[in-house]
Amino acid sequence: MKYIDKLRNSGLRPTKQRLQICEVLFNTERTFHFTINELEQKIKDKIDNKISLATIYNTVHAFEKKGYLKQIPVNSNQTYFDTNITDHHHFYNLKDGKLIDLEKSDVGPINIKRKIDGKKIKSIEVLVKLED
Amino acid sequence: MKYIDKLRNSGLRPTKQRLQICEVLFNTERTFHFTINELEQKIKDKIDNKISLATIYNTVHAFEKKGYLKQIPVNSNQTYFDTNITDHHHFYNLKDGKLIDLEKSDVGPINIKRKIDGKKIKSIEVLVKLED
DNA sequence: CAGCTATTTAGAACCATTATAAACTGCAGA
DNA sequence: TCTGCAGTTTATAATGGTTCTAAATAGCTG
Ligand SMILES: [Mn+2]
Ligand SMILES: [Mn+2]
Ligand SMILES: [Zn+2]
Ligand SMILES: [Zn+2]
Repeated sequence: MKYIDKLRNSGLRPTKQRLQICEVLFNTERTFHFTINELEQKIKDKIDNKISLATIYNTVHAFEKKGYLKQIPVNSNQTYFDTNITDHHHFYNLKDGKLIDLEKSDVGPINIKRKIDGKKIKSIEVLVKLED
Repeated sequence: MKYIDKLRNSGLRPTKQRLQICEVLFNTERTFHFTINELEQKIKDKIDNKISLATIYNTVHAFEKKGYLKQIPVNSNQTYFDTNITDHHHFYNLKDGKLIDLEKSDVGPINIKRKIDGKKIKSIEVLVKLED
């Protein structure tokens, strides 16, 4: 029930697979960051049937396009996603490749003084790399 | 001459290939951003002999490790590098995948209020995505 | 229920990057 | 200058995350 309307309202059919992925992604206490591999594992742990990797990719991209997920710019061979879609920034722990949210209040206002003709700012993302 | 000492002082042998790559990367009016593919093309255009792709990768990684190049965090299937190793930020033009430098003076000071125990901040990078 | 389209799926393909291992080369010491 | 060796280059293969393909399946509308 919970996610059926969300999906329908987005023009996405509420399939069994998408609903299960919604459970894993959104029915949580806290938001979290993930790679596709990590999500695949999480799905295996939480549900009994199998969801193909292609469907996981399809669904993540569909959700991203609808704004239910964000991609985070990091230097990694894997793509990082975020279920926290509010405006916020990140610590990136180089040691283990984990991301930590910096809430908006953790970072002073970002003031971009330069403008590019004919272009609009779509997002401003700060990545703070951490080492020991 | 110009780059022989730079390399030797870094513990890198000044080979013909490395010196030629230095010319392409550093003997320029302006700094620039590049992917490995773009660099490979630039090298082909500027020198007569062939440098293998493996050597280009090896050299770029060696130079990055020595701090002569920086990697820029973007969401792309290719890795972006920067010959501008000063502290600065970037516009990322989503339309064509090109980066534009934001000089330090173009961005107000970034104030990270939160600390992580036992971790030091290695870098702070701002990516401003641009759309039409 | 029928028909249509969206979705799922296994597997192949893609492609940037890294690994391999043999040939080559810069250089320190003789 | 010659020798020997570690460092480097190279062609090529392997890796691995991601995307593509096309056939099977499942929602949805009438
Ligand atoms: Mn994507
Ligand atoms: Mn690298
Ligand atoms: Zn986050
Ligand atoms: Zn730059």
